[in-house]
Amino acid sequence: METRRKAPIGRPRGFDADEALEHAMRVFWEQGYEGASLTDLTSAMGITRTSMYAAFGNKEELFRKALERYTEGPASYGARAMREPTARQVATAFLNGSVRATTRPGCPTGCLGVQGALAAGDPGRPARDTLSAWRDEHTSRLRDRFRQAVDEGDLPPGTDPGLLARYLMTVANGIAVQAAGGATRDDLQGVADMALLNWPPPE
Amino acid sequence: METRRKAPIGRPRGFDADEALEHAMRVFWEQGYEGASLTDLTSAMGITRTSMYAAFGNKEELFRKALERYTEGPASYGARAMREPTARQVATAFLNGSVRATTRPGCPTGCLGVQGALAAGDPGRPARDTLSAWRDEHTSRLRDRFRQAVDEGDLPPGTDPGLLARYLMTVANGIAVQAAGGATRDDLQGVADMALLNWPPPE
DNA sequence: CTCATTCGGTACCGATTGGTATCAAACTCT
DNA sequence: AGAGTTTGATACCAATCGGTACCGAATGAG
Repeated sequence: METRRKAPIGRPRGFDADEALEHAMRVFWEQGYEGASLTDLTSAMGITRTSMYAAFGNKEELFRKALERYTEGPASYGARAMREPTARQVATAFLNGSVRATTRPGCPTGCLGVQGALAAGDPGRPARDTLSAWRDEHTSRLRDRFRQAVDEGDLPPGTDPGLLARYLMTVANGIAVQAAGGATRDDLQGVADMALLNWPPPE
Repeated sequence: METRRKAPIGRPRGFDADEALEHAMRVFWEQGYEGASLTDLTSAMGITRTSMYAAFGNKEELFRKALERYTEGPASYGARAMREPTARQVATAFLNGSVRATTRPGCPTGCLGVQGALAAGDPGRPARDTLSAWRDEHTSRLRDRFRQAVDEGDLPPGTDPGLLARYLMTVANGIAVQAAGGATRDDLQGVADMALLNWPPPE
């Protein structure tokens, strides 16, 4: 059972695709989809246009792959928060994570999932819709998690899981906007703390 | 003292500048600064490039003037909220206003002050900074209003007016992002209501 | 009327946009 | 070694970007 292919045929690529994608992600994060030109992207990635098209398809696919990497990297706090034992801890971890991720030193401020493409002209429409779906998906996961918490008695019966999820996502989105505008981590942590003061008590 | 100039010398302009600015505002609102091309703008304004440059300077100045118009039009709820008699009413009017303004039928969803330019490349940097300053200015006004409320005993002593202001602005920004993603007015009203549950009681 | 002044339509500018054709270099397979 | 396959550098594409020169059209001043 020797199915391993150590070297695919043809000339091997002369760059690390993961590393290149990381750089592309940061450019999109900082400048947005429309604000990031292919010249910006490829020069940050350290490769030529040709290599980028061969490896990633086109600008739109590169953006989607950068978003995936973002989800598993800087935004991984989302998935992590979902595994907290109680609804309150989920909510706290989610907001605290969003504060930290949007104000991480050495990274662009704000959230790629928000400022990557919030409003756009025709060419940026697909990217905008991709991000909108991305936010909705994470909202749904929060809602499912809170629904489970209601079922488990961790939240009072009659609690609306969808409302809690949307509330948290709204605050996180606001935090992202604030961070993009230069708000500090301490400022935003105060906001996150305040946003959780009204969290429903456990059953 | 007859200083009125009914007709300035030269050929009179053949369009209504206010009306043209209104259309430009909506294009920026919907597509963002970088996503709105001069062709998009001038064709929506119903004038030629030449007329636009003569009347408004350039794209950047047009954007600033569109933002002014936005402030006095769709975003006028902000100034109105500030004149409510109590801090709680100010906060309620502010969030309710933001919900209505970001989901107004017949207008683009979301907020020009957020999605107009949240992240941008080099050419959009000035617009982005303009919007950031715009948000900061409104946050400061809220803070001043709450400081006054503390002085008047309308808020408990020791309350941090800056935190309350930033909290409200954060929620409003989040509402704008949600609206841009297609959230309905009812959804967002629920979020706004929930965000005010933890509002400090009057002294 | 003539002159000065302003407006606005056409036609254009250089620069940049996202995307490709071409072809030599670098590799695996037989 | 020779054939087949993939990468990547150069050089290019049409389209669009924001912005402007030019000049006739339309007005008030004299």
